[in-house]
Formats: sequence, C-alpha cells, structure tokens
Amino acid sequence: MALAVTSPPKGSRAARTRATEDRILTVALESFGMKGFDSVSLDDLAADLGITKQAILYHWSSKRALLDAVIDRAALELIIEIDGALSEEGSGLSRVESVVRRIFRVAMRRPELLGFIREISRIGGDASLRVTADLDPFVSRATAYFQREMDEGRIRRCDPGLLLVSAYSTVLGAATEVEVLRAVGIEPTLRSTVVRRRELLAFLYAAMVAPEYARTQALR
Amino acid sequence: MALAVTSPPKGSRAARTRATEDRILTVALESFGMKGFDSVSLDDLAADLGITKQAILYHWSSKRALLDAVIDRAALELIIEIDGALSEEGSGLSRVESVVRRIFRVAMRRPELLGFIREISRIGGDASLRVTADLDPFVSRATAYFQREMDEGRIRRCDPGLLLVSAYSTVLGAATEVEVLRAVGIEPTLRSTVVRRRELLAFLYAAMVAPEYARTQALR
DNA sequence: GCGAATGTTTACCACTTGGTAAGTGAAACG
DNA sequence: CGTTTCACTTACCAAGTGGTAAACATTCGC
Repeated sequence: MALAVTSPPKGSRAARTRATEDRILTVALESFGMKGFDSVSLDDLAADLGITKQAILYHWSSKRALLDAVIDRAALELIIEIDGALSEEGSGLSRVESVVRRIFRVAMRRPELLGFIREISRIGGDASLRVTADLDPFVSRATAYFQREMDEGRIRRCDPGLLLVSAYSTVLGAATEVEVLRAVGIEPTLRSTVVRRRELLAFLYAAMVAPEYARTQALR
Repeated sequence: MALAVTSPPKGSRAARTRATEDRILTVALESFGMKGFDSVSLDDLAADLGITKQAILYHWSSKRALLDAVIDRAALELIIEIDGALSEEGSGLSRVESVVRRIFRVAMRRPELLGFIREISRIGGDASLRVTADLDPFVSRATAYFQREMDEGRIRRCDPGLLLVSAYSTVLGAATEVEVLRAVGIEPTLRSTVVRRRELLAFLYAAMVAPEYARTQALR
C-alpha cells in the first residue's frame, strides 16, 4: 500500500519518461485547443507543467514536432471517445443518436479536444494532412454506415460524405460555439445543454431520416 | 481626365486617411481571419501594406484597438452581405434559401470573413462581446423571422435561437470546413460547391420545414 | 507664403520567441 | 562501486514582438 508519494516518483525510468511525455501532451492539447497553437509559447506550456521549456525540447526536437505528437494524441482520444458508438448494435438512427450523445459529452467534458481539431483545420498544410490521415479509418466507417442505412431505406438518400460533413459541423457547432449561443441569448448551462442536445437530435433526425421510413415508424 | 496616378494620391487629406485606414482594416481582416490574431504581427500587416508598423499604430493606439476596429468592420460587412436576404419577399423557406445562398457566396468569395468571426469566438472575452453586440440586430431579426414562420406553421416548431444556431453552424461548417471535406474525399472545387450547397439546402429543408406544411407543398 | 496640424518614417527599447550548448544529479548497469 | 546513460536545468542567443520618441514630409488654414 505504502507506495511512492514524493517528488522522485514511482516506476522505472522508462515509465517515468512516458508519464512526463504524457503530461506534456495532455497540457499541450488543452492549451493548443483552447488558445490556439501560435498563442501558446513553449514557456507557457513549461510553466503550466512546472518544468522548463528545454525539458519539452528534450522530448520533441521542435515545437512543430510536439504539435505532430499532439495531433496523434488528439485523434486517438477522439476515436476512443466516439468510435465505440459506431460499433454498437441498433438499427436506423439510434446509432447516430449515440454518436451525437458522445460528441456532446466530449464537447462538455473535453472542449479543448474539439477546439484542437478545428484549430488544426485552420492551420492547414501538413498538420491537416496528419489529422486527416489519423481520422481516416473513423471517417471510412462512418460513411460506410451511412451508405448501408441509405441502401436499406432508413436514411434519406444523398451523398454520404456530404451528409457526414453536415452532421459533423452541425453537432460540432451546436456543441462548441458557445459565443454564438450567447449571441442568441442562450447561456451554456448544464440544463440548456440537455435541451440543446434534444433539439439538435430532432434537427438531425428530421434532416436525415427518409420520409417513408419516418412514416412507417410513426405508425408504430 | 488626366488625374493623379502616382504615389501622392487623389482626394483631400481626410479622404486619403480614410482610404489608408480602409486598406489597413481590409488587410487586417483578411490576415486575422485566415491566420489568426496572434499569428499575424503588426510587422507582417505593415509589410503586406507596404508601410511601416508605426503607421498602423498611428491610426490605432494598439494592436488590440485595431482588432476592435476590424471586428466592427467584419460585422458590418457580414450584415451587408446577408441581411438583405432577410428583407426579401417570399414565404416559407425561400428566404432561408436565399440566406444560405448568400452565406455560401461569402464563404467562397470571402472565406476570411467567416474565419474571422470564428477566430473572435475563440479569443473570447471582450472581443466576443463586441462582435455579439455588433451582430445583435441581425440575430434579432433572424429569430423573429423564425418565430413568425413557426407561428404560421411553415417551420417546425422549436426554440428559434437553437434552430438559428443549428442552421448557422451547419452552413458555416459546410461552407468553410475545407479540411473536413477533404477528409471525406471531397475536393472543394466550384462544381462540388454547387452540389454541396444543393445537398445542404435539402438537409436544412428537411430539418426545418414543418411536416404538415411539406405535405401540402408536395401536393402542389 | 508661413506656421501648424497631420500622416508617415527612422531609430530605438524592453521583452518574448523558438532553439542551442553545456552542465548536473540521479538512476541503470557492468 | 564506478561509470555511463538519461532526464532535466541553467545559461545563452538571434530573431521577432508590441510599443515609444523623435525626426521628417506634406497639406491645410490663414
């Protein structure tokens, strides 16, 4: 029971380095996602971590190299958070609903994660290519799922890629655009989030579901 | 006919200062919107303009003051671009369609404008308050419009503010998230944009229109 | 035409930026 | 137990940051 508590921490040296790099990546993801890559200096990061910036540069040779590592980390976490919902059982839009619920959960608990993805999109160039490549398996699964649902008449037939983009930006927007919500007079409280999610699900449901299928369902 | 052509330009002194400030605001809006506020230094701006950074600081006392001016400019331009569509005649969703068309037009021709709004949202604090205040009349008109349409049964009844957010983020996302589009295998060519806009309109139409109203319209 | 207001530049400053080089203390290893 | 490897720090650096002060040129009011 009585394990290490003080500053020289537990575990082998390799384990400790892994832990340090983990801490750096976590704090970097949070800062980059909330404030933007250029707005966060290595000194800022180091100060948050209680180390020196050279310690960061020991693990990654440059700020840019750190960014790449953070990208991989962010993509991994995003996939972990969301991908499971795609594997769940359930027909029709129930899986869409669980994906939306998960994204909302991420937006509430880890806003920096979605903010970071958006930041990377804006940076463009190699960074975008990297996150695109990292998320490719997830995107493939999602479009394949849409395609299948369309073939079986449960989702309105359209370009699955475009549908994914529409759904993505709708959910991401409703989940993250706090300032816009304020602009229309909605304070992002927990209660309003529940309402918002319900409204959004209705919005998505109406937009995606095939009319004929909706009618049969309504008759149940 | 033979008017001024060379460097000491035309117009009164007041007119020339106005023109200079105009140029600065234009370039600043473009740079801030595309690269982010912190990623653009006053020297960068000045270099783009062919002047020195102190010339900028003569017109605005600090970079932050310049940002405020750019915010006002961006809000003004956005309102000019879009607000007219709300005043147009036409019942039901035809006005929504014209708003969407205008936003798409803005997204294609002036991506920096939408990017800037998003950047400001992320900066938060006073900047967000300012853009929120600037856009408030527009938001009021839009929500009032939704409310009216709901009362008359042409739009599915729901919280007009949330509907506006959903529509806003959907359109903004589909119009600007170029990297995401690439991720799902859609190159943002002109042709694909037309397709995308059509798909998005179908998406929005399906999401917003009241089912009963859609049925009556379909019988026409 | 002349002094004053105005717009812009040159010169400069304190501070921050990402990054390098060399040193240090402790764990790992023979 | 010594020495070597590793994780990290202290000490720097050149380039860039937003911002100030003063010199300079142009145009306006008279």
